[in-house]
Amino acid sequence: MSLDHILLGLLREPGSGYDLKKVFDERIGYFWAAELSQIYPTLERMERRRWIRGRRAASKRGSGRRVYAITSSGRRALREWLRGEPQFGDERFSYLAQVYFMDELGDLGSTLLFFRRMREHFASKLDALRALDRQWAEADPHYPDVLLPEELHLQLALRKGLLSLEAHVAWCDEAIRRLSARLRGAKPSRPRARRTQ
Amino acid sequence: MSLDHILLGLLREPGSGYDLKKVFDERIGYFWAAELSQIYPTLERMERRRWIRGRRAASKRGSGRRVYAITSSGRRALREWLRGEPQFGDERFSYLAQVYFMDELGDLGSTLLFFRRMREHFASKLDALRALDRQWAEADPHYPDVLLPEELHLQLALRKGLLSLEAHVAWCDEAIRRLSARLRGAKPSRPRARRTQ
DNA sequence: GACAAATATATAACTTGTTATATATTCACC
DNA sequence: GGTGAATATATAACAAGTTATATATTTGTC
Repeated sequence: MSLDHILLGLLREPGSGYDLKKVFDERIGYFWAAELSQIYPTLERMERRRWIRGRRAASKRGSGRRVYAITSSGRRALREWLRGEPQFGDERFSYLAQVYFMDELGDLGSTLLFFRRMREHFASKLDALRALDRQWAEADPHYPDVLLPEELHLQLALRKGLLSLEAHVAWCDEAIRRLSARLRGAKPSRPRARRTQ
Repeated sequence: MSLDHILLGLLREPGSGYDLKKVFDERIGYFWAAELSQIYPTLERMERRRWIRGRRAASKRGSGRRVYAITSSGRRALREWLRGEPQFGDERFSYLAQVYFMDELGDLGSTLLFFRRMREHFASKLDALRALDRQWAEADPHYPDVLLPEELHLQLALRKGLLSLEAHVAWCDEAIRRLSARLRGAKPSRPRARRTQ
């Protein structure tokens, strides 16, 4: 449902399906993914709705390269979406379901290993965002105090990634601490304890 | 891909499709959603794979109520999934895409309103998790210091929700502060001139 | 000019998930 | 015994997303 609108947003600067796929991977990949096989039919559908217009670009690149641009009707649709309610998809977290059921293994060592893997994953995504933040800081001496509206909105999105991933890493660290303590036997055995295995 | 395994986890206690839908809404809804129209065919598929076995329960409830339970083969599949890699779906955040493109509106007031709406949403989800936390604390005098493995894993999952939602609320608060300051005319025309709030 | 690699577009088959709807039974209540 | 709400299962039509594959062009390089 939102892919259409993301493509609209990106097509404020004209581009082909192939171009859009590259932008996705470079700039949108932090919070959205899309395959070419999904992008092409979506562009066709959007052209039928007159949200975008494509023309055969007789360029040197590609054979039947079609370059799309947003129409005024598409701009209207984009703005409606932006002014509408925040879209909270019911988020699905498989790794959290795994943690939830992991008592099945009856072995806290497995859980500890699992959290260590997760920590690595989240920390490396966090590093990527911090690098991005540094890049912007180097490119703009005023960053992040004074920002043009378009830079401000990019930065607000970036802050979400930073804060959210920091929380994820903190979650893993906390869990690793608790699980390690238990496994070291530092934690007392208590009333309703199950035998150690 | 993970729905199968979540159903396996839940079916450690037997239940019908209808029962499972209720458990989803009550206990899993914090990180996963599933419709009945998805659950029923999935259960059939899992039975064909011999991961679960269903028998017609000639109970007073429902007409052709089928109650499923996990098989030993299903338990094996569940454990493989739990011991496997953490499953990070490429997370899609529509609301973040909206923020990303919102400079299009050329109006920071709209962005401020948008963040206020988001804050309300995240804060109310956070409240729900905090209430859950309190419930557990009231039910168990040792909580959260001493936990049986199954309670521990539930609590680790809960902690993720708490930390993550706190970060989301903090993100909104930070953005609201910055946007309000700009709109109040604390014009950031000079470098490094951010005022208190 | 031959060839490999990169560029570019496209489609088929499949999986997953949503919305809407149909149908029948059981239970609580009057 | 009638009525409505809750229980229970099921399916069709659709929407969204993934994997695998086909194909043609352009570019670099030997």
